[in-house]
Amino acid sequence: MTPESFIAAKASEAIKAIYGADVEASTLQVGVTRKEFEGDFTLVTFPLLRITRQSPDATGAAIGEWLVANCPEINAFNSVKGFLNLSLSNLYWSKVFEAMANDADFGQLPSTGRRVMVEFSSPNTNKPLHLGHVRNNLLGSAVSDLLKAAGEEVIKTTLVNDRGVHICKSMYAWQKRFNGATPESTGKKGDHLVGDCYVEYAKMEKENPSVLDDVHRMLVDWEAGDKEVRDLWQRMNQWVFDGFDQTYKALGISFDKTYYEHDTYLLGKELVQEGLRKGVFVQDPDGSVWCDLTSDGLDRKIVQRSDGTSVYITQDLGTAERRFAENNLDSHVYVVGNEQDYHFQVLKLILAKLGFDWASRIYHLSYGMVELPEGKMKSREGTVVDADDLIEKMYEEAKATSEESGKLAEMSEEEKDRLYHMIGLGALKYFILKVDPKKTMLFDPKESIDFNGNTGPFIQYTHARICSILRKSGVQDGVPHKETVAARGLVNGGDPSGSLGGMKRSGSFRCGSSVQLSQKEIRLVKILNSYPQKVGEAAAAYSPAVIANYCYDLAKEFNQYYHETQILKEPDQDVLGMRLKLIGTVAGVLRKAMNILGIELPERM
RNA sequence: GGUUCCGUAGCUCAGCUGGAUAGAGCAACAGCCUUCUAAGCUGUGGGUCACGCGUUCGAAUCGCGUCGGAAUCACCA
Repeated sequence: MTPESFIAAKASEAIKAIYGADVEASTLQVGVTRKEFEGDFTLVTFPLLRITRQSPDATGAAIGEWLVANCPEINAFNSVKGFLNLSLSNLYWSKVFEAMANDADFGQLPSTGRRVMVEFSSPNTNKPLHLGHVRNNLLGSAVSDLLKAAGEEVIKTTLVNDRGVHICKSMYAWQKRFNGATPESTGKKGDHLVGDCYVEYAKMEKENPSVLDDVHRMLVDWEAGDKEVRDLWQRMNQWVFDGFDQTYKALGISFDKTYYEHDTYLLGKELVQEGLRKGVFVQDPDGSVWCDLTSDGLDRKIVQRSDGTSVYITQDLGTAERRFAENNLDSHVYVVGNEQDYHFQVLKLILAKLGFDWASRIYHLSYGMVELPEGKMKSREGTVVDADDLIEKMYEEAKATSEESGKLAEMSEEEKDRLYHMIGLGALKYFILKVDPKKTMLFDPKESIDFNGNTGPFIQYTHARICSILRKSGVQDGVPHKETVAARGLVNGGDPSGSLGGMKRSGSFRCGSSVQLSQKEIRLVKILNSYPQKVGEAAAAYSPAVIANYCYDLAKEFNQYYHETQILKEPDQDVLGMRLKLIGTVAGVLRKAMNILGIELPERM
């Protein structure tokens, strides 16, 4: 039960007792008290005036008095202009703190029993990944982990667009102009080499438009299964896959299931027939098949060409049907840019018309473009921000900043390398994920991604700082949370409280009765305690940005606490124990939350 | 032209299921390291929440309209 719902329930009782009226607790408005007022939570009394028939202040005073008299958890109140501010007791917060600090699964919401597939990345195999793909990949991966934290069973998937005219274009240019060049012979990453072919093809077509006919012939040969064409296709695709794997690995992205378009591009043809039988589709005299969506405010949409071949959406119809059936899905999330809003609107509509009840449980996570100061990225103008370059640049940036700070003297080269990667990637991921997915976001290549302020490194730094204090407190094993500790092979997986070695030496920790929390500590407990709610909110909105901003709020609050409290100087062992447990919990929640974003937190930096 | 999304400080972004005096970061300026990591903390300046009308006790938040920006409306994917 959240503090808000607790207060609402008590306030409901108060209203019943004082005014004899029944007010559903869930209809009461309880919010966090603004920091310029005294109190923890605020009940808005305006909506109650019709029942109480008193002024806002009198209403607030009456309810406040009743609550303080009848609820030991509520300490004090003040009523200001229709806002009843209530203070919860230290005992209440101590109990809340104790409960979450001892809960190893804190922040993991109970299972919903639902299975959801998340499709993201879905690259073309004719050019390397760029910043736009990076946003897609990071969002897809983070949303998957977010949904897991919210209790869903998640299957991460991607649909590789590995066939079609665009692929043939790269193949054609390679045959004509690359003299048998390979990633090995050129030392070039495979996806970049193939990308070069694609660029070269554009030039060729400009010089001589008739090359397009050759490319079309190549596509026909491919469809006919011509051995030579298929071999080349396979070979060049493999180069690209190897390149992608490297980039995915650097980004920390993985999939549970990979679909290839050459396997799925014929799917949906039966659905076209079925649609015709059901009268959902109509056939024009030239043989093309259409779905008339004009009565839904959209246009007519073609689902099969006059030559009998299928179009983009046909395959998506078939793939969706297959996926729901094969995986017994409850829902399906597609992480695809907002330029395809119309496509998904049409897709859902057609599936609904075909009678699939799951059509309404398809969710298009439509994210905004990443733009440069001068507008969209354009490959023709060479303004595309390459993913590999960017990752490399972030690494270098992290390295330079770390070396400047000079705090890593005793670290091995290998550890440093891992750390720079962690920080560089943390900065990049946070930069992208902290922005509301649906918004267009701006990236300025001239100004590198910041490491100060509301950034990934800021949160990583906060975590390293906490770890440093815990180390100095006598906690030998570093961080008192089993997942990280065990993952690093530092201890043999003992229970989380057991790894709090220092805690035992500093006396048994009893929250509540003996230890008084300071105002700052209560603020930290409040923010920590709201974490599960944030996970729920973020998942409902499919927005990792909610988690990112939560992490920032928590880290900032901790840093303020850190600066005004000498944690280790505390002589009272009970208070010291409480503080260590508190900051350990902060570190643990930061870790869980940032892991949802795919960001790791170092113990030193 | 139709549809959808967006417009908050100089810049990048929070806040949007209606609540009190709209918040951060960057940039600028002024402070804080013999004390647990200064990638930090504190302070100053900076706003017609694009504009108008409406709903409401109360609107950055909801509705309608206007202006500005983006995407999309292919027998491309």
